[in-house]
Amino acid sequence: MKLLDIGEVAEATGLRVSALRYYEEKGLIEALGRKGLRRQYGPDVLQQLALVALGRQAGFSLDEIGGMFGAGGAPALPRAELKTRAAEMRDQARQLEALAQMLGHVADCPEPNHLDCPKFQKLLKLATRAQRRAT
Amino acid sequence: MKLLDIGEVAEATGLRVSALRYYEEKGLIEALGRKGLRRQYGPDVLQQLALVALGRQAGFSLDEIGGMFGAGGAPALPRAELKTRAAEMRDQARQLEALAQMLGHVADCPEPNHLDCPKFQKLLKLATRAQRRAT
DNA sequence: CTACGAAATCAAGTCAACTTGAGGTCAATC
DNA sequence: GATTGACCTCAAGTTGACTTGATTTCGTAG
Repeated sequence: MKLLDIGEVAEATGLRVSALRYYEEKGLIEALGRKGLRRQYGPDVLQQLALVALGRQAGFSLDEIGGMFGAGGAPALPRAELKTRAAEMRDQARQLEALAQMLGHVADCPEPNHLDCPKFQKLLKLATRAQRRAT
Repeated sequence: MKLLDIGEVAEATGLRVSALRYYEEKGLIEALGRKGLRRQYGPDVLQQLALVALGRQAGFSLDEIGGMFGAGGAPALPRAELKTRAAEMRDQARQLEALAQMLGHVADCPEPNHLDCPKFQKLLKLATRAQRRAT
């Protein structure tokens, strides 16, 4: 199994080495060991980091991501909690989709103030309804 | 037209008054005027703030939101840029959906380390593919 | 074996998005 | 007309997620 230097991991993921050390400090990833002082990472770390990136994109804090799937790989939250989270995320995805629609409309609509456009109003109302559901 | 004190706006939106003043400083909202020293907001501000909340939930910074639809109501970005943003947001929504699925799976899957589960692997691969498309 | 570059640690700095605190102002109520 | 409570400003503090800089330690190529 090929081990990776922190620099190689950085190269592969696009993250800075400082960020990787920070993630390790936070318990999101783990080095298999050291060669001298140097951290040696297993190849799995790349998947782990892909997961972290995904979580970040989805708007979660590092702590939250750690809770969902820690460095060990075992979820640190009870199943019920995970399900709730998953449902919330689906809602958030729908809201995002709605916002995308609104933005697309703003791009096309000639109305100077979008709040004056009935179509935009309708989209906003829909989206905020979803929002209440999510809260 | 009924005007609102900052406290009433806070009450209606769930935001703290300090946050509202901060938003105003950032140009996301605007008071119609003052009564003495007190800001007086028009009812439209509630919609404006709903929009901001939506944007925040979608992971945008306040500056970005201001760029999409500023306090005046006019988008501060060129149309093409807005379209690009909208497309990115749709991608992000899809990723979020994917992450939700993964999380849901983690909740059900007995595998202690989810990276060892083939189904999870597959979902992860799909999601990171989407991610590359988005970058 | 020496030199170089990549890594290491640790403290301190940065940025966004607010919050908190101190000290002052004003409108409405009693 | 005095008090109260909501509001004001301005400076400074906080949190999360990193980055930067100074200084030190290795592993490998020449």
